[in-house]
Amino acid sequence: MRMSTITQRMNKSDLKLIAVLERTGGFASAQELHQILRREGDGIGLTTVYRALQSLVDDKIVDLLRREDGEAIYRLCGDNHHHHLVCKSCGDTVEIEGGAIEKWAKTMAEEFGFREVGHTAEIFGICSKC
Amino acid sequence: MRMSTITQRMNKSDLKLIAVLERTGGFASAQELHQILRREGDGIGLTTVYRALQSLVDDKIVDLLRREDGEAIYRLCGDNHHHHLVCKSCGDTVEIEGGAIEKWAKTMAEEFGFREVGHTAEIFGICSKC
DNA sequence: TTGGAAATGATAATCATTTCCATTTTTGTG
DNA sequence: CACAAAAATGGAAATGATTATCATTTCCAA
Ligand SMILES: [Zn+2]
Ligand SMILES: [Zn+2]
Ligand SMILES: [Zn+2]
Ligand SMILES: [Zn+2]
Repeated sequence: MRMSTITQRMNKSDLKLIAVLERTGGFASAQELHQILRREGDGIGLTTVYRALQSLVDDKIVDLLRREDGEAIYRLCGDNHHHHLVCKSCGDTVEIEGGAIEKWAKTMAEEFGFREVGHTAEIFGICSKC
Repeated sequence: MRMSTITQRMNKSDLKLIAVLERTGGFASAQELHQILRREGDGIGLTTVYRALQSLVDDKIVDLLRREDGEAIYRLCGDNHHHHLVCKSCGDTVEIEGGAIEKWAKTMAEEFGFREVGHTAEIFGICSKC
């Protein structure tokens, strides 16, 4: 029996990162992931975290997106993704479904011949408490 | 006759940046815009370029997007609200309608009691040429 | 004219990400 | 096991965009 191409490429650090991403769910930056691992007693280096994330992105095992400030954030591919409704005043955040968005993104991408498509969508306003 | 609120806020640097963006068309980074102005003999400082772009973004006169590597890029806003379909590889951008998004944002905001609502939505992928 | 507010820009500080490179770990082979 | 080659690792320094400081200059209304 042979291991898959992907599994062959996986090393210890890759697996650690996947584990953290599974555990935390959602998005996290390289710096955050590094801190989490450190807090848990793992002495992994920041360089290695960046390297592992890069290779996981190359292998399409994790998605890479950008925060509003440009910082890279990562999440496991196939995580059920959601969108956010954020209060501009108090910062409260509600996770919401984006059914309509998913369809819209797909349709638009097809219409213009794009592939390997991803999307971002956030709603912001003032919540009822503020 | 009164000037508009926006025009009142405009200063010399803002106008310079708008002019360059009009002339060049499409997206450009702060650094690139600064270089262009310098090349044309304008001694404007990088700090001022960043400041002007920031205020233009605040006033919704320019759009701010991100290159694949996270660098901020700017472009003059069309007058009507729209969204973007961006190629991760070559940076080509298509302006698209967001009918479904507009409705979705409105619905969600109502459902959770948010007011003064805005939203962002971008689609990214690989274009047919790449 | 003049005093204060706004604008400017050089410089230094920040901060994420990359590059370098020396050291450690793993792996394959006899 | 022994041992060399290859792969992985991580600290330190380099990079590069963006932001914060702050002294100086320009505006402008009174
Ligand atoms: Zn709130
Ligand atoms: Zn979605
Ligand atoms: Zn393209
Ligand atoms: Zn919209």
